[in-house]
This record gives sequence, C-alpha cells and structure tokens, in this order.
Amino acid sequence: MVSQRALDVLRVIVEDYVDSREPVGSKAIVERHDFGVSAATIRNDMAILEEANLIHAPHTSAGRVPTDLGYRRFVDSLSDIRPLTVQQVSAIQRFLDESLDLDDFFGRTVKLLSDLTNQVALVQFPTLGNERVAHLEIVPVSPSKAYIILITAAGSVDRRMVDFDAELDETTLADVRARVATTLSSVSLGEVDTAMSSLAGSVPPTLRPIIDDVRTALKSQVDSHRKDRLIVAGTPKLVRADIDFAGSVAPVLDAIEEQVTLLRLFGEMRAQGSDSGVRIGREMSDDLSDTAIISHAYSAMGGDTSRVAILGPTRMNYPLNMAVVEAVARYLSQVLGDDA
Amino acid sequence: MVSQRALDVLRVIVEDYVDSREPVGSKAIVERHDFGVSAATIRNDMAILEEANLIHAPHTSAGRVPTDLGYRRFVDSLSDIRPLTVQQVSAIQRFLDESLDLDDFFGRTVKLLSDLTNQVALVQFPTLGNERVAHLEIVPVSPSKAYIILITAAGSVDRRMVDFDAELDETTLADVRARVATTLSSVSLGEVDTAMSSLAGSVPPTLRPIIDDVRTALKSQVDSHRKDRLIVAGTPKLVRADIDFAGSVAPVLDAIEEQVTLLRLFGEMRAQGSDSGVRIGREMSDDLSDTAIISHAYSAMGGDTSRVAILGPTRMNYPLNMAVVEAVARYLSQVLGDDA
DNA sequence: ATTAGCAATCTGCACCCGAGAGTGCCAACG
DNA sequence: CGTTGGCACTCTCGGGTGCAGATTGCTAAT
Repeated sequence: MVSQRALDVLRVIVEDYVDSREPVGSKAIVERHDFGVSAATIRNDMAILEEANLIHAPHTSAGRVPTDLGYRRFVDSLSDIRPLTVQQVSAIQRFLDESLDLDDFFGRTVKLLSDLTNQVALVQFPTLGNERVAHLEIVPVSPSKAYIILITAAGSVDRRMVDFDAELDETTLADVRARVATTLSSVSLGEVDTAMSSLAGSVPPTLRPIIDDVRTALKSQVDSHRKDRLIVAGTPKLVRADIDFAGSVAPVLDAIEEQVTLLRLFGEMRAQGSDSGVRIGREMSDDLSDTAIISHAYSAMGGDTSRVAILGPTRMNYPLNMAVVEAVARYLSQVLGDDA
Repeated sequence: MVSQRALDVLRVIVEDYVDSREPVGSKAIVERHDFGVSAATIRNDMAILEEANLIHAPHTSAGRVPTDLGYRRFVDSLSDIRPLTVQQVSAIQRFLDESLDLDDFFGRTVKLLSDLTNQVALVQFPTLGNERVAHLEIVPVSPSKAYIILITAAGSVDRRMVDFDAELDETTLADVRARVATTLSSVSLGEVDTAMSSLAGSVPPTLRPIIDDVRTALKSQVDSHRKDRLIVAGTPKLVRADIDFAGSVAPVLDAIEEQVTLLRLFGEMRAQGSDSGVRIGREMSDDLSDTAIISHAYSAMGGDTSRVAILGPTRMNYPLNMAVVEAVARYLSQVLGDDA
C-alpha cells in the first residue's frame, strides 16, 4: 500500500516542514532531494500518504503538512537516535556538577534542557521509597500544632503541619519526639508506616492518639513524597512559538500550571514500561492538540523511576530533542543513582 | 492649567477604557456621564490633557487612551481604596486557613490572589532574620561532601551542600555536628555568623578548616535565606490578555521566569518605605512597558518586610486590584506575624 | 509504473472605496 | 473668557475586486 518511497517522502516532508514552517509541495521535494523521479510521481505518492492520513493539505493549492499520525510514523521510524557528541555531553556534566544542592541541581537541569532544546522543559521530582530516615524533628507552632520535619540520608527534606486533637505541653512533645525518632531511625521511607503502627501499639494509652496523629501526617508526607511535583522552565519559549499553535497557547500553559494532566501522562508512560516516550498532539488531550511531549525515565536513589521531558509544538525537531532528553535522563540516573 | 473638570475627564477616560478596551471619544463621554457641558468643551479639556501627556490618541480619528502618566495620575488620585466586604475577607481567610504548611500556605495565597484579580500573582518569600535555630543537621553525601540542614523555630527548612577541602570520617563529622549544633542552639539567624566565628576560634586546630567550611556554607545559606524566591501563579492569564500588549508577552514572561528584575523592583519599593506601591509601564523597564505591578508589603516573623504583588496589563482595574492586594497583604502580616 | 502537460483551484497581497467615528478649528454667544 | 454648534478634515476598518503564484488532480502518452 504505502511503498518505501512514499515513506521516504513522508520523512522529507516532516523534515522540510519542521525546517521551513511552510507546507511542502511536490516540486520543492524534487528540487531539494534526489528521488530520481519526477514531481508527478511524488504527487502520486503524496496522494497515497494523504489517503493513509499521514499528511494533509491545509487547502487545495498548498503543499502538504504532516498529521499527528504522520509525525508518529516518522518518530517510530527513527530506529536509533544519533547520540550527542562527547563535547555536548561533557558540557552538560560540567554545568550540572556545579550544583549546590538537590533543588539547585534540578533547577539547573530543567533550565539546561530548556536551553538546549529551545522548548519548555519539565523534570518530575524523584520518588525516594528506598531512602532511609536520617533525622526527624517535631517543632511546635502553637499548643496544638507542630511541624514534622523529615530528613533522609540523601539530604532530602520534607515538612508537614500536624494538627493535634488535644493541646500538648513541651515535655509530652519531647517524649513523643524521642519515641518517634528512635523508632524511625534508619528506617526506609517505605517502611515508615509499619514502624509507626507497631510503635502506636506499644506506647502508654495517653500517648496513643498523639502518636496516631503523627502517624497520619507522616503517612501522607511519605506517600506524596514529592512524587507530585514538577519543575518547569522555558515557558516564554512556548509563547514565542505560538505561530505553531492553531488557537492560543493559553490551554497549554494551563496544563503546565495545573500539572495534573502532565503527571497523569507521566504515570501512564511509566505503566507502559518503556523508558523513552513521545506523545504527539491528540494522542493526549484536546487541549494539547498542537503540542508534543518527549520524555524519558530516570531513576534516583533506588526509588521508582521518574521522568524528565520537554514540551513543544508538534512541529519540532524530534531526532535532536529526543537525543538531548535521553542524554540528560541518562546523566540524571548516573549521578543520582550513585547516592542511593 | 489642568482644571478639576479636566481631571474628572481623565478619570472617566481611564474607567471607560479599562471597561471597554476601546479608545474613548468626547461624544461617548457626554453620553455616558453627566458633565453638564457639550462634547466640544470636553474636547477642549482633552486637548489640555493631551498637552500634559496624560492621554494620547492612537490615530487622528480615534478616541483617547490614557498614557502611563495618565494612569499614574489616576492611581495617585485614588485617595482611599474602597476595602473589600466582610464576606470577601472572610472567604480569603477560610481558604488560607486550610493550609498544610508554609509552602502550601504561600501556594494558596498566590493562587487566590491570581484568581481574585484575574492577573498574574507573585509572593516574595519572607525573610526570617529574627528566627531562631531549632535544629541543625549535617548529613554526609560523599567523603568530602555533606548537606547542612537548618530548621528554624517557625518550621522553615533550608538545606545547602558543603564541600570540604579534606575527606572526613564519620566520627569527625559527628564531632563537628555536635559542636556546631550546640553553638547555634536557639541563636537567631542574624547572629549565626558571629556565633560561628567564636566557635572557630575555640576548636582544636585540626577542626578549624572544617568549621570554616561549615561557616561559609551557613553564611551564604542565611544571607540568601529565601529572600530571593518568588512564588508565581496565573501566567496563562497574561497570555489570554495579550491583546493589551503591543508586542508580545514573551519579554514579560521572561522577566517573571528570571525573577531578578522583579526582585530588584521589590527591593527599590522597600527602600522607598511605602507599604503599597504601583508601578506603571515605562516607570519600570522597557520590557515591561505595557505592564503594571501593584504590590504591598507584608511582614512575617519579625523579619524585614517582603512583598506580595500582582502583575498585569497597564489597562487594568486599579482600584479593585489594589484593594485585593492590600487585603491579602494585611492577612499575611496578621497570620505570619503571630508566629514570630 | 512513470511522466509531461494542462486546466482548475485556492491563497495572499495589493488596491480601492465608502461608511463611520472623532478631532481641531472657528466664529458666535452669554 | 469659557462654552457651544457647525463643519471640514483625517484616519481606520471592513468589504469587495483583481492579479500573481503555487500546487494539485487528471489524463493521455510512454
């Protein structure tokens, strides 16, 4: 049905269109590429591609533009991604090695990714399920409120407000703090709740409700352990590229600000199991119909995998961007994996 | 020169233009307002206003539009801002009272502010100079690197990487940790460096360089104590309102992402001493020529004042937005001030 | 299967025109 | 002197028209 040459035609249509932002016609193709056939033949192939819904003509007398499906076919046919040069990779390393702490590290990563691809960049915070508790602090705020601060061996810090049913004096709180801290010392985050459960069973009945309050707070703290956070950079680039969006970019910015759609998407991709993933246009939601997302998994500190991604118009340089995203993801896994 | 009536004309021009997004002409003014004079008279006044650079005609036969200076005059003439109703204020309180912790609290604040004004909202993290150290932790990452984690009595947490010149074994690190923790216990952030200085003088010479490394890290940590962070919400609203921007909104989004221009602006406003501040168009940088910023100071935990602000097109509803910003700032001061 | 030729189609741009809106100015008026 | 009605002038905006250019689909020939 769709001959090999037709697929080659699809490829150059995608490449030229990404390049020029203009619909590409049969004549332009034979001029700029050596197909060894005439424009009329290319036209026949294009008719077949259009039939297969891989390309589409904006109007009767314009060239052709790839459809979402066309981009998909193009991306799937990229058997191997040309990796970055050694210089490029070492430049990435040099830049990220200067980081001061974890937050700064991720901040730099996302900024770098955005600059290299000239698109919006996203990094999902890693989960830290196998991390161990290094320190726990309970800081009173008011008689019935306190902060619980949890520090893990890798230096991640999380804090949550806990609301006690009753008012507590300082000695009680110190007692609770000591018991909890002892119980959780060197326990992995995944086991925090079971450890707290057994602690609750062994304390004097008066302390029981307080321990339960702490347990609840810790549970929610560990559960959502930064899993739900995205670091973003480069949104202005999206606005500059708004010519590539049919309507407005506002819904796309909404999705970025809300985060939930994107996090759900990352979740789906992880469920599918493949490390690298590209989502194109309506493969996602209608709001993202003109955007594509290139993502790649990375793993840190023995937790589940998280993702790093870029987001831009469907009309983007897939091979290059896929290579960059992959390189950065690899580097993240490498650096953060060591710390576990 | 500029009569009282001329100023009234300026006022209705601002109001009508904000309302309708269309240049307002002399005829429209006499129709919609009771000036008791004819359109010709209004025209004379408008000529005076134009002479004074307060309004401006986009082209010969269009109505008039306020200039930056016109908006400035308008804002300055708002002697007292009509405060929000009791219901509105209590709605704000109810929403913010549900916060889980400080981060969540600020996240909610900025979201609320953005929703209420339909503009981009910004909140500057408070400085915590009078906060006291509640706990200090040093967590090794590699033989020569560690995290220093600082927790204050109000529950703020800060973390920084420290890079030791030499490699340290665990006992040395524990020793250092104990000495530093004892030294800084209950010391206010402002006094951390002097305390560290005297500690450095009293330790065995072998520990001296290590303590110095820690001191340097702590200094930078305390100095920049979240002072340099802005929480932002509502950027998509800016893009939706891009009709009000002559060129693109991209430079504005750049300024928001970079933060440095805005932080400098906040710094200037604080230096000027007034709590509430409005900056209009070219009063700031050229990049922000079509935008206005309404900000108001708030104080938290006895530190210096920080700011909460909204940012939108110069063509915005100043009285309403100023009232909202002020109400939120007041509430922040009230809630956060108590905790000190 | 490929090709050349050709008619048909559609966009983009320039141009023009008229309606509508608003101004500036002037002379007249209280 | 401030105010007013009248009026000519200017400019934008929307619609309509026409032309140049690009590209296609079709057909008949190779």
